[in-house]
Amino acid sequence: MKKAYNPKAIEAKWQKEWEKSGVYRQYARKEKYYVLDMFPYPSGAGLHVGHPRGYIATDVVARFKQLSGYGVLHPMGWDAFGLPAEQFALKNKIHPEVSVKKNIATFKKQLRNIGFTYDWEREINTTDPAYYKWTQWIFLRLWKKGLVYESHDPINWCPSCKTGLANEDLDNGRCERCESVVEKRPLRQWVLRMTRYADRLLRDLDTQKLEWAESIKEQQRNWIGRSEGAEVIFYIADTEEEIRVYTTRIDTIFSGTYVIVAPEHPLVAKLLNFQFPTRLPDGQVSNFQNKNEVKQYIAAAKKKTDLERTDLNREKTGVELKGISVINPATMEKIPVWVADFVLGQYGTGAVFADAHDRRDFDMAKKYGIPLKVSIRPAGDEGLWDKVERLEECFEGEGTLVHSAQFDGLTSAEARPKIIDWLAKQGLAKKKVNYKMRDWTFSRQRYWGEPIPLIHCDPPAGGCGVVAVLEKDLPVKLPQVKSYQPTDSGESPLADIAKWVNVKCPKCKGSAKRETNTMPQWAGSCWYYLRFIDPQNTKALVDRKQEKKMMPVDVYVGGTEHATRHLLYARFWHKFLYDIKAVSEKEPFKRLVNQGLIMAADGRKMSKRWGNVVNPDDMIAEFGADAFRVYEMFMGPFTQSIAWNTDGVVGTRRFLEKVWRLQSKLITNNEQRTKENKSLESLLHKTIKKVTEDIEEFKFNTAISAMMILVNQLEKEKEVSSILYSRFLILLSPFAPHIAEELWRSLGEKKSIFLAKWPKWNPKLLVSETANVAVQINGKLRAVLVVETGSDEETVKTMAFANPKVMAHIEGKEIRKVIYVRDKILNIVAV
RNA sequence: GGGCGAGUGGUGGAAUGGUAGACACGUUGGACUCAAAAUCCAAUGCUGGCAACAGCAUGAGAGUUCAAGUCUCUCCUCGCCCACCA
Repeated sequence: MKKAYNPKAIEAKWQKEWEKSGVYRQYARKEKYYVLDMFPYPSGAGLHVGHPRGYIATDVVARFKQLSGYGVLHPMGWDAFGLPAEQFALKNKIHPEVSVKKNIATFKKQLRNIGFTYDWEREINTTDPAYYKWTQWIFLRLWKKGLVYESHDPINWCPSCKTGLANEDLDNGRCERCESVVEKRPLRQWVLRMTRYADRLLRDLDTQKLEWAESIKEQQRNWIGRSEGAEVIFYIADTEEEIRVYTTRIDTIFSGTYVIVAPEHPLVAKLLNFQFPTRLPDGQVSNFQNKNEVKQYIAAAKKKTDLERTDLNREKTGVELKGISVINPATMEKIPVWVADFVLGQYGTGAVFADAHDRRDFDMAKKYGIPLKVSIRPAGDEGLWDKVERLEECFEGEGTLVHSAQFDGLTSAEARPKIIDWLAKQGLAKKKVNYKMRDWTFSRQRYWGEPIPLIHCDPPAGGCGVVAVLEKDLPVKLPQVKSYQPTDSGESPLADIAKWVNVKCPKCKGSAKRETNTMPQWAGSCWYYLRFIDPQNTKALVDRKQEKKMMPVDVYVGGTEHATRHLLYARFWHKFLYDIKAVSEKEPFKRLVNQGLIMAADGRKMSKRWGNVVNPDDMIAEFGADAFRVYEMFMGPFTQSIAWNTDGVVGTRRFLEKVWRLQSKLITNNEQRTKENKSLESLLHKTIKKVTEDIEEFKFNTAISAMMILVNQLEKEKEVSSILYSRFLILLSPFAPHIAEELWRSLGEKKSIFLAKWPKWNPKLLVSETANVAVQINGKLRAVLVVETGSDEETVKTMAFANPKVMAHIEGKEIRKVIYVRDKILNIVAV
């Protein structure tokens, strides 16, 4: 009898051996396969059992692809810049650099225990100057192409994190990290012109045939938020001033009875500042009557947070600009102008025209007694039209135009292009595409990030302005500081370090100052997948030849939480790199798979706070890494959220024990014997097919259940041929690599199982000799017949009618119809 | 309000329109053992019945079909994402 299964001993042994021999580094192979995890932020808490789910899946795929003959790139690294690392460091009074190093060591040790194929020679760390040199390099290229600009517009400011945030960092008006309500704060900041790529980011989701979950693509589409409409000019009566309005419903223009502008709209400020050129014959400068009221309203709106302003349940408020009117370009009527804070300054033109066909406009008009008109008649439903016409109900849908001059009778869709054309000819409107997506607010007023490689040369006498750091001077390293506490002033803590801040201007050599803002957390992860291909390169961010060979990433695995940030930012940068010919593909990630979250046994998220965290180290100590891996893949569909259940690991450990015990049934290599047992041979081939196809589709749970079925059968056999057993071990090896390698070697194999060839199934052997045909009478199962595979209808019918159970159910009935599906079912319709 | 998913035993979950509940956990009974653990064998959707068997069953209701967890429609519930975007 062989010795008992002892995962502890064999797992450590093989992990060492694999790493020493570099068995996974088969990069010379002709066909490549790049399988990538979303690299983690190394938190101080270490891994819980939820984290490795995705890593185990990519490891299964990586091993499977290597066995299938590919040269597999499967790297790992650390995304260690950003607020979480800094806050952890602040709280624990350790410099981020030190704590990050320590956390990485913990993570790495934990990951190693699970037995991954990661090529640690390619490990990267976004906080390493040798890495962020290239993050800064890309920034400079963006700068040179005019895709970086300085802005002083109010931005989202988190009072607790003390930094500006991008739109993508907000969750319902709150800071995504600390849940503080975000304020608007005017702050100097650097912004990336991501909107210039909006259209390509949208289109390439489809044109580049990305194999991503439809839900993620849809989230990106919604985020980009493209809409087609028109920009329409409303002249301010008796002046040459105009208000531009964006609309997707120009078919309703004839019912536009007022215009609403956002409190931030520059024109309002202009009107308030007496810069209102009129041409009134009596020489009056302005007829704006209620300036104070308007000023108060705007001041109040500014105080509100976005959370308050966008509260849907809030009643609409607004103030009329009394004495000001604009001209509806379609009707040429004078209509009033209102300011209301539900109109957003940043979207479209910051102004809209209002009518009875929009719920918000309708409600506001009713509240303030503003006149309304209708111009769209809903199809059918006379009762509805009655109410709409009497302004009792708001109709927001499309319909037929009425009270719209020459456009009467057209449908909304027909009317839109015609109205735009008509107005365009008079210079009053043009087609316009709008996006919800904003440019990317790229500066953070914090310490722990990549320094932005710009220099301000503006001495009182006048200087060069903002100047880029020379490429040869990269990286701009983060200086060592004593205090990296964020400030309330909107200044980065870096601003206090005179030694670092004061530099010579690269252009005029005069004294200048460094930019002290740092890049956001997401910068480093925008291109890391490229660096893995060529991590030591000092001449370029990646060697073009190698990039061409390895890209795109064939399969990318990670959580859905990155749908509109990392995945959008990375695609944006990648497209830019494509434009400057630094990479050869338009899209970086060909296939994207999102793992479901692993929840705690109590159904909540695993968190220290709830005390429900399960540590993988404990699971491995108790059950072994292989049982742990197999359980994580077996517990449920990969993309679905699921609660952890330690009892389940018992089951996969038992399965591996069974596999181990099969050794006692082994008979020496005897192909003949294997072939004699036809049903077993057939089962093996079915298993090969199932496991192969399921791994490709990330259906690991059913792949494992297929292997369990095979093992349960093998257990029943008196003897098991070692040929069959060794093939099974290859199937098992991606999931449970250590035990598979151990058993493989004990068969006398000299080379690693991971240098073996993945078995192929023979379609001829999939067919068993007999088939079970279910006999239904009126759709109800009454008997199951065992027939020779491929039997014809007559044979099966004869057998069925001879069956006593069948006879009992059709006795005295008329047979109306018989349906036969070969080797599957015979349905008798009898009345 | 909009979009995307999902509702199947005690539990996690299987099921190209063709035997619903594979595989696993748990539970119950048995074998082995002085005993326990481990292991093995058997049973395990619900209802009735000693049993053979019958009936009912995939969130609810209708429809298509010889046949529906699967397709169509209506509704309910839950989850996730977005949301005053004009």
